[in-house]
Amino acid sequence: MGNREAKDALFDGFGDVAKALGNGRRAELVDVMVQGERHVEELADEIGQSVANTSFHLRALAAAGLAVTRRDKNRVYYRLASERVAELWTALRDVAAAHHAELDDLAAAYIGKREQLDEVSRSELTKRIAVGDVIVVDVRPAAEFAAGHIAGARSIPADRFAKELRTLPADVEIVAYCRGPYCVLADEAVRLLRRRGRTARRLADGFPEWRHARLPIETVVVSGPTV
Amino acid sequence: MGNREAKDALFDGFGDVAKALGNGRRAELVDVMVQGERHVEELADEIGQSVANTSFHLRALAAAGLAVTRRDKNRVYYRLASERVAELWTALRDVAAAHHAELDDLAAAYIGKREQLDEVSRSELTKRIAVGDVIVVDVRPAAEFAAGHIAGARSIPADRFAKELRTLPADVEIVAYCRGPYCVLADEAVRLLRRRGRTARRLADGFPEWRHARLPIETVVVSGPTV
DNA sequence: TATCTATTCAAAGGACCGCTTGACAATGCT
DNA sequence: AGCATTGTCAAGCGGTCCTTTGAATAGATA
Repeated sequence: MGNREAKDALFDGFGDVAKALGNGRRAELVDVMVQGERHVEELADEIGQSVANTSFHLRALAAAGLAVTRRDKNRVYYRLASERVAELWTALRDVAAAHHAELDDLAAAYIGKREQLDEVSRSELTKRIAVGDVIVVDVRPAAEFAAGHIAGARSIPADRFAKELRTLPADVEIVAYCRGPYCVLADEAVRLLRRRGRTARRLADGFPEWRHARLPIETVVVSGPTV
Repeated sequence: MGNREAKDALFDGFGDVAKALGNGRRAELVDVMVQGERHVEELADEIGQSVANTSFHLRALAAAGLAVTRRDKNRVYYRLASERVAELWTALRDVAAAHHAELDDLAAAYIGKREQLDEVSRSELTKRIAVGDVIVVDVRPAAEFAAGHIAGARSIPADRFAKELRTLPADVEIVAYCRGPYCVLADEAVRLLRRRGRTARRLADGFPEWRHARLPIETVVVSGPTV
């Protein structure tokens, strides 16, 4: 014990876990799974890769202990192994944003320009919800809304947002949110609303941060006969 | 904006930062640098690699934004870019320990068997220091002790421990600590002390955890003419 | 300036990674 | 039982990573 070889092997073990996050596609998968479990085909669609390749990457995450699976009917659902994996992902994301020089440019290229004025902080939103003069809209896919959302939020998934936008009252400010600071769904919703003359802003971060701050959330429970 | 290509590039950026930690030797380097800055030759010795290879890995860490350099005379010192990098490393280490199946075996092979009874928690040690019936010994290299140590601790680096052990009073319990839960220096010191009939335990984790918990620390300040 | 020291760079090989394709396995449905 | 759906596996390729070796560079010292 205490020898070089054993120490190298141990730290190779730590390295293996980091390596599991060391690929853009796997990073995207983790970022989606932070929202809750999803099956392989959905995840493949989410990261724009073939099912085979997505399955390959998911197995890599599972082998490193970062993800676990569950089978239901003939679908396989993957989710993060624990809340701590989500925290690891957040820590990595934040360190990368703080210290990796190129990341600002890459983020700007993906997200577009964000004005400070267009954002609502968690604390401000909490107050506004208490007052009741705001409508909170969750623009993530329905499955993610069901797995957990800001208490009182209404679900309008991004892909149907343009159609259902008119069902929102016109005289109240709307706050849209999605997966987190690197998710563009809420930005697009806000842009769309403003083009229609509505007052709208985006929550500065997303649902995982809200949950992590232990602010009020709701979950949709499916009951009755399983179809 | 919001297109596939830009999103892939952004997440590749996150992946690059994870990849920087995704190698056993670089993981070891980070683990050492958590204790404070060190120059290349020291780090090479610490991880048992050639200077050239160590320099290569350090540049990789620097390129990812995880480490920064400082030149003094003709030595180059590397240190972590910020406290948050240390937190990222801790998060990775803990997730790996919690979820990666093989890691327990690898850790046991390196560290040897640790009994619960041989460990002192931070809170217990704080109380014992207040009472004053314990001697705290820092067995890390002198440079790391100088960069920061538990307030009131005495420095006896592991490589001179066997010799200087006799200078410790015989009738007081001794608590040894080092770099963290995966550092074996304190274990070896405790084993040595017990073989000589002393009462000794190890702190359950190490100096970084102590500092992170904002418990009292001291730093050695070098003053006077620089030699 | 010449010399020494500490670090970095460049090249090269062998190993590993990531994506695609096509086949295979497991389960559900009729 | 037979077919459809979903996910996994295997082979292969092009590219990247890790280590070694030896040379080049930057700064310190004489």
